[in-house]
Amino acid sequence: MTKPSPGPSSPPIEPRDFLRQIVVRDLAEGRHRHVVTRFPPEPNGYLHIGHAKSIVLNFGLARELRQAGVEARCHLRFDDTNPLTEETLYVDSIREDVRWLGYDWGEHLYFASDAFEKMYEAAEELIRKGLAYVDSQPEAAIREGRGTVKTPGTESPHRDRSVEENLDLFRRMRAGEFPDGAHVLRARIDMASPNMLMRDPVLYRIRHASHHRTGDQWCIYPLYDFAHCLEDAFEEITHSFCTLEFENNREIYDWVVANVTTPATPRQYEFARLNLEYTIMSKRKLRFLVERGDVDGWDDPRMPTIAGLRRRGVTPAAIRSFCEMIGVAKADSRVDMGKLEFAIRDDLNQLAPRVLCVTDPLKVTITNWEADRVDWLDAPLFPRDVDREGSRKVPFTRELVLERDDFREEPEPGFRRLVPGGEVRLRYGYIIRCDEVVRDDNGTVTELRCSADLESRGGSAPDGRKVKGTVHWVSATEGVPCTVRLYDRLFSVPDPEARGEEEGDGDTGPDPDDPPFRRHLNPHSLVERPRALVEPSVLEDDPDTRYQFERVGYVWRDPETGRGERPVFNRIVTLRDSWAKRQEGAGGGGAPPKEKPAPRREQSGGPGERPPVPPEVRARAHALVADFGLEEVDAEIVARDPRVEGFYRAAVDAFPGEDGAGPLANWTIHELPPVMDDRAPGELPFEPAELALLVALVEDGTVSNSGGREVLEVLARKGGDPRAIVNELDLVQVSDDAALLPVVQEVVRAHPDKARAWRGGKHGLLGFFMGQVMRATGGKADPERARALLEETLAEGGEG
RNA sequence: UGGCCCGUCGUCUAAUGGCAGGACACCGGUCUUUGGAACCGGCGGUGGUGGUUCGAAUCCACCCGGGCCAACCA
Repeated sequence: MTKPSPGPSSPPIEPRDFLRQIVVRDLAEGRHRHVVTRFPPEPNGYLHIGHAKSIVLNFGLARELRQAGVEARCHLRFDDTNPLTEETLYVDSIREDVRWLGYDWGEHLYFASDAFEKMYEAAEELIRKGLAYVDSQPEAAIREGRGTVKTPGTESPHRDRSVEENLDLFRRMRAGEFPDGAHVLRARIDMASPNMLMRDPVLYRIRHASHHRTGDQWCIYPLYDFAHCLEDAFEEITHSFCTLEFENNREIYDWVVANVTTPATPRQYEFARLNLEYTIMSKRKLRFLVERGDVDGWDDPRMPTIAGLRRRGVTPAAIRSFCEMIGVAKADSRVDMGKLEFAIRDDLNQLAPRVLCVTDPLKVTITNWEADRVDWLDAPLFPRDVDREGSRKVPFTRELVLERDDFREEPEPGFRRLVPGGEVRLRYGYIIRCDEVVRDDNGTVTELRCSADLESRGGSAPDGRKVKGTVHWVSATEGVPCTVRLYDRLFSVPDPEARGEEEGDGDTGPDPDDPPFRRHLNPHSLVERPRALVEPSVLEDDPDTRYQFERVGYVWRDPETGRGERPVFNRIVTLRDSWAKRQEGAGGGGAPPKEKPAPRREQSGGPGERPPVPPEVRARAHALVADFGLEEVDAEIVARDPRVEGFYRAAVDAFPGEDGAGPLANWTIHELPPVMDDRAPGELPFEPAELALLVALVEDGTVSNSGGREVLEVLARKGGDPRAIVNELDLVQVSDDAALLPVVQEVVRAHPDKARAWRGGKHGLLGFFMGQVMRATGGKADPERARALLEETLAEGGEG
């Protein structure tokens, strides 16, 4: 299959999120010719669906790029720098999960621990550069010295040890001469940094512990902020994607990469981690549920782990499609469980054969059917709208079972299943009528005695009468006994980790063995139906087959306990059920109610109290107000930086016209910053006089505002004479109606449907027309005139 | 009296100074031997106040709301 070759300007992949946009831009600008991403789990627990988001992003992006002909790959790297928490067990499960999700790292499997020697060398390099030192304070002193978020830290007494002493100490740390905690290696950065992570972060600690891969080879281990960026750099990762909570770590990431000799300088970008309603996404808390026994292991089908989802029967395709559906962005969010369910159903609908299973049986005797007669009915495996072939035989006998819930003695309005004296169709079978209800001593219904319309074999009545309801059924004598496990959400509230009023941060309470989120565990998350009956045809199938039990949901046989003599089915997901929803709305208590979104608070708006402005800024601002009549807010912005203020004052002095103070203030505040690129005004390739001249050209109408902005961009890039740039770029504004009108008329004529819509009240379209006019005139049209003419022309069109 | 980040339909997410669009959910309809699926239609949003601009979800200022940061965890 060859795909149409994209034009020279079209991106290789759809830039459908901000990370893909960054990659596309880097490729387009030649910053990278190939792309390398990575998925870097710590092997201290099982992967969950939040990790799946990251996997689909990193591996999926690399795959997309390759398919577009761009060299790209994604590494699987185990971030195993903490020997105390990590185990080989977890690395195996992680490899399995990533493979199962459909991704392949080829030869690019890495372990941070394989790079320990290189990291050690990097540490010595920092020491030699005077950028790292051995600190011998106890842990508590180091913590205290770091200060708080509001107060600066204090420098360690060991901060100024000589390079030789540091090297010696560090080498002896490695050699095992010291006990745990005796020394650490720290970066020498800035104890007063507003970013806590830059206050001389610890790079290495002593841990006399056996590592799952390196054994006892090392007794010092690097910490995340030192190790992770180096791993990325050693592997020559180009784009390092991580979650939002690492935003503050980016500064130290860049610092390490900048100060250590590395083969590459990867960049870190952060995106929002996945939160899902009615579950938790923290490895630590999930482990707690496992250890506590609230669930049946990491792969309990209620767990949001990949292993749990897999055991439940969810397909990798469904998870991938879900991840693509939710996108990638920087806003914290919590995804509706309905979205995952949709992805699962959407996938299973196409591949799951339909069969019949009664989970909560109610005995039905067909009184006009002979006791030993078996009618093998033909039943298709897929509905008409699924494009797949196949059928099987289902046995119809005198004794059947129906779902207890499909019978009502006192039906609510709208109920269209079986009622006393009423008819219902047995799917692919016969139409039956309920003649008699049999009860036990407690009054519980134990049996229905029904008569079948023998002419309705297959389900349609020969007289053409309408039977509203169709229910599933199984032969009581030929059906196969089995268990069906009905799974529901693990927690009964959308955000189990949310802070409660009296309970701190949601995971520490008065009793550490019983954290608050446990209170929200849904007691009905697993309902077992041990007396279910399924049609015999399933015994013939591959045990991996995923079915739809009609009207019950999608299921498959539990891979751990359900593949033996007696089948055990896990319900993967229910069917969409508009009837249940209606009942719920009508007041029938069912699923836990959704939390109402909190009403948005009325906000006070207005300029309000301004934050304290440093007195010297205030003084300069006042002077600007006095000298030029600026608005106070504007004056304060200009006065914030004395260099900007100086630039501004000089420009006002140089302004060729009457009064440039106001316009120049606007340009200084609104147009200058975007083109400054972190440069100070003095570092710009143009002088205040050039800005003044430019603004004068805008003020006298020679160029439009947007034309002026274009000129400013050139000025900021390479300087020059504004007037010459205007001529060079051919930006002289066209204000002459006689010249503009034909263009305007042509644009309106070219879009009659849009013109009609505009007259119909869709006035947002004026922006569209303006854009067209601007394009047609190369951006030279006087926008004010163009707009006026456009409005006239559009309005006239309505009369003619 | 800290720093960084983020606010778009109920939810998730596009629009990168020019038509506020998609998906899920929801509501209607068509069809139906699954109260399923599919198809058609509908509802519904730029946190607030000012400012810049011909034009602001987008740029600027302030306010409001949310998240992250003080492990020798990652």
